[in-house]
Amino acid sequence: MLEVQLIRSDKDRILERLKKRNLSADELKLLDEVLEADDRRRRLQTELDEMKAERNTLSGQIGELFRQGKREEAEQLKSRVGELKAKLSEGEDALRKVVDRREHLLLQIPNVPHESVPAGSAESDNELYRAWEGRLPGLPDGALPHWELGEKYGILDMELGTKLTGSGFPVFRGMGARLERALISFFLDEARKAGYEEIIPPLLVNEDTARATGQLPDKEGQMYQAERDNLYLIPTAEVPITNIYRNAILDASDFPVKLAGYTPCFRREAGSYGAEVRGLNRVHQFDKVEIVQLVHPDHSYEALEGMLTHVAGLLQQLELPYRILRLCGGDLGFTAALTFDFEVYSAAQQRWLEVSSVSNFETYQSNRMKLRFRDGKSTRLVHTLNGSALALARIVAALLENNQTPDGIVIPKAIRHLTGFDIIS
RNA sequence: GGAGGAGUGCCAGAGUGGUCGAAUGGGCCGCACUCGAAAUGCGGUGUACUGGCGACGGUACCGGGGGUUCGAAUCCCUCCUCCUCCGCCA
Repeated sequence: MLEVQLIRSDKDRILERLKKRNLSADELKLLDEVLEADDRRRRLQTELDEMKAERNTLSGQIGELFRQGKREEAEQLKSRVGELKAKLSEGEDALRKVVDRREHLLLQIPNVPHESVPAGSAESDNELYRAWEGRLPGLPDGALPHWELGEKYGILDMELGTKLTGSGFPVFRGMGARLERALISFFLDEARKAGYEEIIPPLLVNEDTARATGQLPDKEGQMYQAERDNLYLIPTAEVPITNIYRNAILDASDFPVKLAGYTPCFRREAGSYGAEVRGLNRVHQFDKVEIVQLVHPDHSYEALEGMLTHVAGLLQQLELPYRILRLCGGDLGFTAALTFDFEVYSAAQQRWLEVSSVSNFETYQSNRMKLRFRDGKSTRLVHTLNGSALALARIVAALLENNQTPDGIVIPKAIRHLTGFDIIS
């Protein structure tokens, strides 16, 4: 959620930046509507506060009069307070309405893109931030896509998942399951080495939690809901992990807070069918290690750089060809100010697969979350960041495809100590 | 799931209708004493919204929400959480 003070003080710049998101004229008008609602809110607030102050004074006097036994005078004052109360409850209704309206409007405004975000409306407008310098792996004729490799080696069974649950729920077996587990361990080990505290959070979250990181109301349709208990299955560990610090005031000395967590992620994503989403390309459940940082606003872009370096290091160790994109305004998530996507080349499909998204949310999440830090005598909102490090499903897809040989699938050296085998055959 | 008890500031803990944003103790910060430290003494120590250039004010918050009352931390309703006992259980 944008900070209203910023809209008030810096509207033109915000407007300019929001245009990169290709917002409609109506959407851009939201800024003015928010300011209008906020002005009204403040006026009402002041009026109400004054009435309440008067009521409080009168009530004090009434008490005093009763103590002195001056009943009649007290009764007179009571009737005055009675009038006041009628006006007060009217005003309170009005205030509630305008507060709700302000909130409602604010929730519809996406984060302000960072100055470096390119304008654009689609994926094709994303900026190639770091291209892959090396040669892309070519595969011999007869190379298989990962879903066929999975079947061939008995390590990944999509149909079984369909039987057990529905389409898009992969089942890993044998060496496939062990590979999955090894990758999770590898990513967690690397995160720890990079100074992240490991977290195992709940996989179900309540409404407040889902709202604070922006899944509600923006992406309600993306989450599976346990309706009976009003809980949501997490679409990413970002949700519970960032919310650890919801409604908190950090000390400046706490910075940077670095957290990492492995969780399965659940996404409804009413997807299409076809080659684009076959196998592990897009699934309803996948494993992911997420890294989260809470930092001082002055250092959030350094932190973002650091996260990019971390993710790049993982991909290098796995010997996967990757490139980094800077998302354009149109592709940028609702809550992010700047996002870099990592894509890995999947040789048999001959396409790039998104395996990580690293974002700085600046104060957008912390404002919703009331996550602040002590800055001298006052408090300020923290900057929050997160990134996948990494999302497993597509990494496995790329590993299977890129590393296939006539003898089997070769495991990257960096994780052999964790898999316990060098090749899947 | 059943029965009972409890939720107050950074922590412990008092407060059962008015003068309570809240005693007291601890912690923390500042000052004094000291060569320095400990001990001691004195002072300070919440958040949000809001008015004001500022000095300084106002309002709200004692688990969440609602109600009674001129007035609620205190009474009522409801939800949540925790504790104890019973049941069930990996």
